[in-house]
Amino acid sequence: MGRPIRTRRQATLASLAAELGVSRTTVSNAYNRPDQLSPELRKRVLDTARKLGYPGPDPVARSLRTRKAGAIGLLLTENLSYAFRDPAALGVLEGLALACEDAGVGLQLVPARPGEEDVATVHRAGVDGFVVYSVPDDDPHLNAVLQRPVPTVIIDQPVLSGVDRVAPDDAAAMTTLGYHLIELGHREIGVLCMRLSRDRNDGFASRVRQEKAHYHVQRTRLTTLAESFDAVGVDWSTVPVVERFEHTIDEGASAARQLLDANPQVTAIVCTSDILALGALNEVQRRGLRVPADITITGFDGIADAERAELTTVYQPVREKGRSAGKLLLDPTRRGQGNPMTQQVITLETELRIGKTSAPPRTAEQHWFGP
Amino acid sequence: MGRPIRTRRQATLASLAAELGVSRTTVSNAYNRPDQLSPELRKRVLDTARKLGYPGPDPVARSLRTRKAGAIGLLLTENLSYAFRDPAALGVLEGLALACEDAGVGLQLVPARPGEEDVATVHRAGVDGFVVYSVPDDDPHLNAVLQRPVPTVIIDQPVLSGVDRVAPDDAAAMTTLGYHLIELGHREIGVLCMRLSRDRNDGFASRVRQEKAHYHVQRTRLTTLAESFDAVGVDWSTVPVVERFEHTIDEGASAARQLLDANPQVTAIVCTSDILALGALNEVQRRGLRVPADITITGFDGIADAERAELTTVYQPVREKGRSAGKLLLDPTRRGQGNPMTQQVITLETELRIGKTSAPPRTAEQHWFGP
DNA sequence: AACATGTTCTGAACCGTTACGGTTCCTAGT
DNA sequence: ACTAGGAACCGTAACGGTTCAGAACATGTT
Repeated sequence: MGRPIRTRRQATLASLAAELGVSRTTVSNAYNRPDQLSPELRKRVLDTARKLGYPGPDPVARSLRTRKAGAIGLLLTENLSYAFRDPAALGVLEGLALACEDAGVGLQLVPARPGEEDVATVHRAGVDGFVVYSVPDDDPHLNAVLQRPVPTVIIDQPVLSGVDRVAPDDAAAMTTLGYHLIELGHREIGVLCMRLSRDRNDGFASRVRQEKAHYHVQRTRLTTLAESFDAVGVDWSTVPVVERFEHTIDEGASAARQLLDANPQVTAIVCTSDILALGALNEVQRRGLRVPADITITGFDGIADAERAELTTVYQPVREKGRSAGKLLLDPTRRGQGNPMTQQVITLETELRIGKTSAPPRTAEQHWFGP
Repeated sequence: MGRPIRTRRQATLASLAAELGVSRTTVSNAYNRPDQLSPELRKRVLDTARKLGYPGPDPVARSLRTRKAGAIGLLLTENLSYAFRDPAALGVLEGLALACEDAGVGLQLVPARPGEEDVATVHRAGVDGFVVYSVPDDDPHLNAVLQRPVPTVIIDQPVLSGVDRVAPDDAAAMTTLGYHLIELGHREIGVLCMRLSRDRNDGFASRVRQEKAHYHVQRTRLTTLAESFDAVGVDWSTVPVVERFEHTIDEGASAARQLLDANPQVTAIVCTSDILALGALNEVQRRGLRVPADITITGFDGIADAERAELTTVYQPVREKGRSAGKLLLDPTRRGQGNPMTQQVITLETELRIGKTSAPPRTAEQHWFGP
């Protein structure tokens, strides 16, 4: 298993051809089209290659010529710790990796730190396409990706015309969830949401901030929820929305604390993610409140931990999001697309999962809308 | 945010230079060495580039010329579902991604299915180096990686002379764990281990199979444990070792069932991973046995779920494994290494964590070795 | 014997860029 | 007036392959 001795100068396809006294074409064919030369010659080529320590055609040179890198890039404007710790992100990653595996294509994680304005890493990535996951619509890395002459698929956000996209119908899902709460009788609610923009704001988010959010998913969930409650006479301006920059259970707990300290009257806390909801659950229990008897808590995503906690939440098929995005990007019948004429948007089904964390408010008479 | 209209033929650096009436070098400099040309000219170049829809230097062509791909590859001969579900593997991945992020280098997941004999994906990956994680010593993909003229770092296994490696001292760790059990008084033990070779064997593993295992880590853990127990007079040939191909909690449970059905006398089950141990815990509880009163169970890895279960286990710093490997591979002072003279092996510390799943056997008198 | 049909191998163009080693021009110093 | 030195720019030669249109030769057909 010893690796070949590194020679002073690496052998190339050309030097191998010279050594053998054949053309470069023939050597190339020996590797790529065995049927184009006699088995004897092919064996001789391969044997000599081994002798000379020629490792086979250089992948980069090949990529240049064939205009195929054999890999796609994933742009994820987040610290990696997020990508690998958040179950929803992980699901997307897994699905995407699966699609790549099926296609025999590499998946390159492109480094792009949140604060980083240097987009050179995007320009330098030798990939045949990009999947962009959950970035704000004003991110410079996103712009750099769109500049590249390769197909791109966006997962979740942002929504851009002319760019393929895979996403659940957040609006419909949130409407369903909102009406679940409305039917239960909740009128005094509070909301915990994830980061709305690249600038940090750990605290209450004004209605203007909500509507100007650069994270499309958060914006949609909030505005949709607002519409549902507006429709039953709740003035959304009075609904407290607490924002957190970091997306962790502890931050969810602290957000819940901030919310309840200022608004002890709320009968339900709607969270735009399960992680935040799990944190809220912790904080609420710490305060000695019972769920759902004293307070209702809902999440979003349908991660495994949420199921374990029997959280009322909206399930979305995260693995399928990644997989669909990968398949769409790698679909051989669609290569080289990217203009508005052929834009494709895949909408995934979500499902309201009513767990044991939602119930009518303590003192409310029920409001029924059904037949 | 609209993307540029795709022209019939992509503009290149050369065509841009021609349009501007400057040399290609100048255009290249405009992008890569702004100090090499006047700001006015540079602006003119960049403006014209925008006008022509030139997306900047092609990454692949650049890589060919500079002999830098700007990415490293990760070879992981496993189904991706494993990589993303096993917390230990995930930790490694996270640490590695972190190191890449720090270096501004991409991380490419190279598709390499377990059964797949086609190693073309390895040959086609345009990367500056490889990290190999946990592959058997006879894997064809590994061989393909070693053929490539780029530096390689192996995490955990296999152990190859001349190839850099990052790994915990499995032998020392297992010895410590073994003596912990011996001191508690256990003499009738059973073992659950992960896959020993690429051929599937869900069941008991003979001593020969253990010693011939192609997965070095498993082999080391088993043989080390064997030595410890041999030293106190336990004939290892009588110790049942149950192997599982898939590494899941459920498989751990089924392995434990198989072990206990055939060997109800064992007082301790040593598992070579926490996942297996958690499965064993489930099975043992299903049988109505109490842990640790009736039976002792130990794991290996120190994953979060193990801590939650208060499992007696060996903690190893998985994130650090990935990080160290990345740093070692990307260390600019060591580029282009790979011969035996400079081989580097980084050994990481492990720690025996005694939880609440290990205790003296029911009927045993204690055997103390300490002072 | 003439011709079609394969098989096997070759020559040259091309992929898009950057490294290298200049040349040219301008300014400041003497 | 002459020159040293730096700034700005350029021409050429790689980088290491793949591809396509044939050439050369052997084989089968009529």
